[in-house]
Amino acid sequence: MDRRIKKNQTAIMDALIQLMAEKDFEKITIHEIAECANVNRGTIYSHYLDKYDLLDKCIETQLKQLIESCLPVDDKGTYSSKASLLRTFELMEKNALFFRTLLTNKGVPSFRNHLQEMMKEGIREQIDENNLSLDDLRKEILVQFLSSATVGVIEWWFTHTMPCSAQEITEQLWALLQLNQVLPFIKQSDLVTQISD
Amino acid sequence: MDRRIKKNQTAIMDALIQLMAEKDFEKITIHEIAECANVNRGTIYSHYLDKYDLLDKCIETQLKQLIESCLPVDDKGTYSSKASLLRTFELMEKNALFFRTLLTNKGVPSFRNHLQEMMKEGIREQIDENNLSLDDLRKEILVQFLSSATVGVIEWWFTHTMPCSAQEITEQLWALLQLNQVLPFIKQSDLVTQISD
DNA sequence: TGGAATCTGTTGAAAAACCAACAAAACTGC
DNA sequence: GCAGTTTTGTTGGTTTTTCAACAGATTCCA
Repeated sequence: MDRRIKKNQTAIMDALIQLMAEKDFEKITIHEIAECANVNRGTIYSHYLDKYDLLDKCIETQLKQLIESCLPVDDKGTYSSKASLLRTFELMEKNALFFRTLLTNKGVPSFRNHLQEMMKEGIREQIDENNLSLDDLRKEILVQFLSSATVGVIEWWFTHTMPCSAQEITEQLWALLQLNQVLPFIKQSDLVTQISD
Repeated sequence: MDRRIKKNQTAIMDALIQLMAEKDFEKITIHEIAECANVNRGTIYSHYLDKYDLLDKCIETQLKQLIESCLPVDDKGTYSSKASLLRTFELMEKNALFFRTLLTNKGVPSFRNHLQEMMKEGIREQIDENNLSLDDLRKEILVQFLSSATVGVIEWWFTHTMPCSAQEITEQLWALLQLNQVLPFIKQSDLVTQISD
């Protein structure tokens, strides 16, 4: 892509994120964004229809980055999903301003859905890789269960201004996810004895 | 000036300064500067003839900024030269990377002369404001004396990685400069008695 | 020494960004 | 409710930047 476009788009998006951290989205004007990004006002209109379109594209871009940094394989060329979960948290930590703003700002409720949808996709892949079979209904319930739980933990992490490191939260969450992907395959009768150990 | 020009010029100059802090000026290529500034190589040639021209313009720009931030009057509209000296040191502190690089990098000997020339100008103004009369020869000797001393102190400040704050160095240097602008007007005979006090 | 690779400086055409100006809409404060 | 200000979204003409390609110079290293 043309260098100018990339530079200006990131400048504009960064400006929006910065301003959203300072004030309510509705109070932000295109003029402000342009000044903050050090870009002509017209340039914004050449890329986005309006404020709302910009916000959409901004969310999309951030989540796409998140996914990309999530999926890449580790050194050996093997997918290591725990590592990818850690990378996810690390990227969120790095762009904390953006994620916290969108997760807490009541003006952007759609963001939570975007995020959960992305998590669902990842979890589905996880299940397919780890397990052999699971009927569709059970699988979707599990996906819903785990994605809700995961997004909830992420929300908690941000709203409590990240009370623990990305490393720690990954360990904890990973353990919970693993547990819940193994448990459904153990017979209920066995489960009782296992837990009572 | 066109927004694009300003943005690219500062990006290019900042890139040069950053690279000079990392490696020798001669080892730096235009290609590197362009990549570091995130700018097309041709853009550099549209503003500067070559590396050396860029370095010149870079020095010039920095010193111009220095002068501008030096000269402005204080709140009341009166020139306060001690305050302007302090502002000078503060700006140098802020752009420490640049000044230290150019003062210590043996590849840029002209920078010291640039700096001293600038100081001379300031000192001449100081003398004209403070004192009534002084024949040309004596005045130029005094200017040379004080500017050399000042640049020497600045050099010392940077090469010793700023062992004291801008505030402190200003106080010390100011006291010395004042002393040397007053002394020449005291008769030698009086001087002895004054010092012996 | 000779060949490969890199760096330099320049070109022209295409794309993008700039700016100033505009009318219409929305918001302000009296 | 209404005048004054600000914001919005669009336009056209101009300037700058980008990109790709070029030949010549320089550096590297085998």
